[in-house]
Amino acid sequence: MPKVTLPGGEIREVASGSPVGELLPEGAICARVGDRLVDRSWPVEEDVSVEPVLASEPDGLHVLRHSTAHVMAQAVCDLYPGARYAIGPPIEDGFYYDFELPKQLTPEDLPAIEARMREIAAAAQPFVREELDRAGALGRFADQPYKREIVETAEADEGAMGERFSVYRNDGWADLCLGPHVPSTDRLAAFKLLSLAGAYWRGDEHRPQLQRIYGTAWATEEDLAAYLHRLEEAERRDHRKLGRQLDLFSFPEELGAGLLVWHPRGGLLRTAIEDFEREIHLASGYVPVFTPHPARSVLWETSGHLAKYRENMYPPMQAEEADYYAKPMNCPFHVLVYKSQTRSYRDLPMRLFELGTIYRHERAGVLHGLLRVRGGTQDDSHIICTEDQLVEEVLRVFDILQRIYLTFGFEDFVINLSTKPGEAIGEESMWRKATEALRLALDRSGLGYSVAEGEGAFYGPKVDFHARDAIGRLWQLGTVQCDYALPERFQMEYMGEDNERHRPVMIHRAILGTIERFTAVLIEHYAGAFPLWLAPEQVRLIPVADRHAEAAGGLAAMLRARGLRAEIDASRETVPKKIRAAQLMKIPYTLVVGDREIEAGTAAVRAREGAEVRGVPFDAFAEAAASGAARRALTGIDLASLVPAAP
RNA sequence: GCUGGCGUGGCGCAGCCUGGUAGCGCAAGCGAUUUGUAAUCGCUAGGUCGUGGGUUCGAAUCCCACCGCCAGCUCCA
Repeated sequence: MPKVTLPGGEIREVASGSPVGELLPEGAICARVGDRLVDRSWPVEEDVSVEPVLASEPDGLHVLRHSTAHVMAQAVCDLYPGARYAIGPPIEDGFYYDFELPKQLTPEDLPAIEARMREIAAAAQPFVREELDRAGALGRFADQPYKREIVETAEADEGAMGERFSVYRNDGWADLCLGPHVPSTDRLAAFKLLSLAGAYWRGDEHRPQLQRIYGTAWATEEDLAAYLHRLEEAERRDHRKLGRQLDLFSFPEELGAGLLVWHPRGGLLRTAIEDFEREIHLASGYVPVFTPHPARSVLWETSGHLAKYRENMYPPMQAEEADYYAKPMNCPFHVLVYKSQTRSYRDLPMRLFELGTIYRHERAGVLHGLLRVRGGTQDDSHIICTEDQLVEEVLRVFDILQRIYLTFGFEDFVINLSTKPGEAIGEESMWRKATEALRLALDRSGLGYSVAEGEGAFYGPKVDFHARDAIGRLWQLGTVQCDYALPERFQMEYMGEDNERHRPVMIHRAILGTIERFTAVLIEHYAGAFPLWLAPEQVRLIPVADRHAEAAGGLAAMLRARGLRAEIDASRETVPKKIRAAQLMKIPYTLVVGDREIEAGTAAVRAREGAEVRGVPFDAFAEAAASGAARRALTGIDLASLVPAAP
């Protein structure tokens, strides 16, 4: 009789072949045996340790969503005879299933599918696992070409299944699936279908495009409601919407897709970002360079861009019989700066910095507000150093990068080391050395990271930084790439201490990525309510009546003299209306100026978040605001502390 | 690039299905009000209905192409 070890350490003997579910609490939707998830019906045949898996824990949610995906596919097959179903995995926060259907679905079709799903759930159909051999599986899915293809292409050694294929059946509907699943459809709890999309079979754009239905599923209605609220919150933060509301930028159709103009308020925000970047780079040993936007084709031939990156480059323009390409990257230009004279080992490391504007002909479907544009400006740098200096330089990049992110209010990162991709230039030994240098620097920095195989740039491996925003989303920002290839291609050299010529190594790095993309991330992170130092308009002055306009203008001038961005709202509207306008523009501080304030030399200050504080001495406010902005503080002014205690 | 949806004054929307030459709110300008912490009242002006072609006596409305946007796929900062 097999012995089963339960979580408390209790050991139970059970009859061989009895279902593991008998040992689990009713609420467990499946079981964890060792490091494997199994159905409640899984037969115990040897000594094992078993833990229950609840719908509320990550593994359990995964199973729940997988089962919900099955039921959705079952519902679709019920409603659309002739449907062919492909794959339907759980994903973060939900699931999807891909179909080939006799009709094109529209969002109006989703409620009917959802209603059918609820009927199936209410019917409490048990999920029954069967195992078939290859021939049996092909027979079972005779009219399902996608399932047959999965069976036909499955390698004999795939998973632990060998030549066995598991099928889960509930009622008459069956799907090829490794499992596990919930024991019965009545375990499906809170779910909702969300959207439709096209998706290529097996992710290959040369294969048929299927109809994908996305849905979400949770252990409880409360969790589902919380998730839907999160979606709404994300929509509220949408930088495209806020960009219009706050009058930061626009994408005029006349410019072409992915090209934008920055409005004055966006320009002020961008200037605040760029001023900080210049300041911290110059203070950290970087030197500024400036380079043009187009260059002759020979440059791109040498760099390898025409061979490896052409599809992302704008077509060339002709002048004087030569082809000029708009630059998709800044690196070749920085190489030319380096090569403008013979370099000594004493010149290294050389850290060239540029807010460099690049043009990439991104495929039309990927453009997305500021997050993916065709013309953008990178905070780009190329560090040219000796091989010996490489690790130290990468560590210095990690340091400046963290200081910059913290200043902008990002504290939590996910880091990836991306290795050699399929399309690559340079020799294997270069790739190995470059990858090892990055790995060594990461290990020494103490930053946690994971490895993304094959995700590197065509000229070198890279470390990517993803920042977590205020509502937990991750955004890719910085990238640090280690490159032996371009120095080779451009025949870069330096004279060593030994009086011999040597080849330097190059680090490519951007910290914010592009200013456009980073601005989008900032907008979404702060929901448009920027900290004082970034706010396009930091202080708005509201005269109570016309007779106060002159005094308010004087105060605005005093604030500007301290470097603050202050505007006066002299419109002949009521105070509440002007307050509302200032709040909608998410201006950090609004000062109402009337008789009392002019008389006492104070201000009635309303912070963007929080109530008004009257009787703040104007000079104290100006001092605190100027200081907060200059320090690039992320927290607001403690207004109450500025008010003198009543005598 | 692919699949589907969408495009109406600066912004947000109605009208389109069931063709008969456009309407609402906000914003703007003007007037009255001189206002004390999220919308005072009234008046006025503003639209070749994304662009081009087609069907029709007649097109915002139906059809086609292109441009742009949106959701995904593929790609990626």
